[in-house]
Amino acid sequence: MIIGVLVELSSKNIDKMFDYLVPLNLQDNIKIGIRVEVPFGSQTLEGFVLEIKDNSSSDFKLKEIISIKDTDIILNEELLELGKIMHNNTLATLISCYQVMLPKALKAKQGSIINKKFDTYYMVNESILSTMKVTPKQEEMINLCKKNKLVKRSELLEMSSSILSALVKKGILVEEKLEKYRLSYSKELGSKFQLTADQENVVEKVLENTRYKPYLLHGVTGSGKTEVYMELIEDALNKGKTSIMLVPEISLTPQMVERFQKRFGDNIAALHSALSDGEKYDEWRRIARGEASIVIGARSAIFAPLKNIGMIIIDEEHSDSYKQGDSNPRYSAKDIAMFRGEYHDCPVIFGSATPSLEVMARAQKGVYEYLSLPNRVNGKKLPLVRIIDMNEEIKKSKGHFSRNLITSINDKLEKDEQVILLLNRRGYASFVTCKNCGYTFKCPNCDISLTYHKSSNTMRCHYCGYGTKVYDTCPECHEKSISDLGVGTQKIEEELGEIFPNARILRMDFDTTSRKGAHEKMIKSFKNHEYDILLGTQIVAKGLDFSNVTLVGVINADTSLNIPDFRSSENTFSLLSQVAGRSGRSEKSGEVIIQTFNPDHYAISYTKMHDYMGFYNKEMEIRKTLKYPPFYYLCYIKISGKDMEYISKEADKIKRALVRNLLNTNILGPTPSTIFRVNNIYRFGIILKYKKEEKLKDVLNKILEHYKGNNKIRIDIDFNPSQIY
DNA sequence: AGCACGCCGACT
DNA sequence: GTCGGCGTGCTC
Repeated sequence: MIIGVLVELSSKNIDKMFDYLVPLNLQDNIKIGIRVEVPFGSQTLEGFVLEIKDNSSSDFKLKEIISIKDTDIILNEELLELGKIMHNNTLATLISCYQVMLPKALKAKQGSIINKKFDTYYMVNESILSTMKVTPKQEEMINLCKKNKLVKRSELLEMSSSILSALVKKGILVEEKLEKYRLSYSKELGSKFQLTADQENVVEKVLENTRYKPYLLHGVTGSGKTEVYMELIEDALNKGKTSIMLVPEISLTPQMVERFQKRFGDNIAALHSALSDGEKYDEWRRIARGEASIVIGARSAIFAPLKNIGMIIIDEEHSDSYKQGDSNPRYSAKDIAMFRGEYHDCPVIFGSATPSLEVMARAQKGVYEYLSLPNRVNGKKLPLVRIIDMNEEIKKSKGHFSRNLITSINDKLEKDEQVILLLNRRGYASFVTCKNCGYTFKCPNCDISLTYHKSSNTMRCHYCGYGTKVYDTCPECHEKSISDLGVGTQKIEEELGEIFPNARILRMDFDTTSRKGAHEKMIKSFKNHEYDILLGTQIVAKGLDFSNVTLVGVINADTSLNIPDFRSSENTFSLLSQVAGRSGRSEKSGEVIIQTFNPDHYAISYTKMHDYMGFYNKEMEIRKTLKYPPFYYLCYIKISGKDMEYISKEADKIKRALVRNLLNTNILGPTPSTIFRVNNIYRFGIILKYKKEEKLKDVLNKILEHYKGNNKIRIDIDFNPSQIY
């Protein structure tokens, strides 16, 4: 028996099949799609079995495989085929396409052990609790355990290891080893809602024919898209089929996951980014064994090993998180969704309040069927949006707060209603500068200003992680006039505290939510009205549903407009529309105040009018003129390396080769990337714009081929990039 | 990715 | 004469 093995290393040179002999005693357990351990040159590697055959076409003296790593198939037929298509479409190595589908524990990797990971949990031993004396600190931990029934060891260790061990010693906390996911969800009665006529219509249209077909579900904020999703998934479930629902970032949508769990109970597998590698492995296995029929998760959940899929839903379709752009394979989960929808012959639903131009354009052409939910379920109108021109107002405002915004916040506080404030930090960070000479601190490794972190009084580079203490003396002019410019949520929080001394303010940003579960707790406490004002960055814009929020304020609408990217208007419009949609979701009407220095910009004026189609038409004109998507396809070629001279020369050569071979393509560049140097690696970019270019992949493949094994230069190719750096 | 092979510069 | 620089090529 001979098998073709694809080994773990992601290098273009070895991204092909290598043949091995299988010793007699292992032959019974060989299957296509499992991992084996093989000798490779001087090393031992893992790889996937992709072929089983009787003889080899090569003249090599074949080696024998060392061992078999799996009993169950990891890459089934569908995933094997999907990997080949991704390899073809992204030009990434085949092995990287397979690896990206799998949880870490199942990737082919040297030295990886499939640890059945036992997590240790603790529960309170109620029977002896009353007889024991405990300290206040110990009581705190006991209460936490009581509240959550089972608490993970890691969480308690974070509180205090000494208290944990004291309580274990006393026998108050008892250890519980759980082999896997036992935190079971129970269904609740009455969690099914009565659908509105609009919702009913949409559901009926999709269920008319549940064969493969892509849909755009365009529903305004608060129109109840989630109920529609649940109804569609339930239908699939009733037919004995499975479903996938993608959400932009699952840790940001605990409310939605909760609603699904209430309705579907243990049928749900939620692929959190917060799960440990062991837990992800367990969930993957549970899905593969058919023990969960509904998978909810972020981008990579689109690869969930479900069989018999009956419904695929991509919520917040416009989110750029569905495109992996930072590493190979640079794939779009939306493309994968279409492949799987076709493979399983089931509907694929793209849902959004502000659809991406690409998806709306396809809906307009009839490539996707257009479905709409034009009204809010509460029967209310969309919130009234006021635009504040900060050009004049800034002289009269208090800090970053216009008089209008202050008045409105006061009004809501008096009525005991809640406020969400968005600090738009996209393309924006606070930096440290000298007020005397204008010197700005920059990273020594990257062409980027250092970001100020107040809590540790340090400056950090967000690209390479370089950090240093803040000096009080300027290294240029030696004056003591260093200050931090730009606005962080911390600074805004301080201002808020001064203007509204009695308001309870909750700040939510990366600093405050990085701890596991912190985000969820914050959302709960804000919902319980333990706070009056929720201040945060982009994360407050997404999917949150608070019935008592009647005012949304945007402190600075402009920063995301200034990003040098052709999608900056679209991103700004969708961010503002999304965050505006957080206001007035229940009985009380909502209000939105947007502060801006560009009150006449169309991304802002169409937000004011809640006019998606107006924005769409205007932006489409611009895209057409400038030859951008959806009228043209884009391909971004990133050329990077340490030796700037060399890279620059090679980039020119690549450009010339492209010009010679691609006659139907606009070729721009090479230009130094927006951030030219990261970690002392220089980067150039070439942008291709084309409608139809049959030779494109061949030509690009030849270029990759030419530079393979050359470690002075790195070439990354990104089709349909979500941003152009 | 490793690792060997190989072809040129400065040293015990 | 030899140690060692890293360019090139191979791994079933």
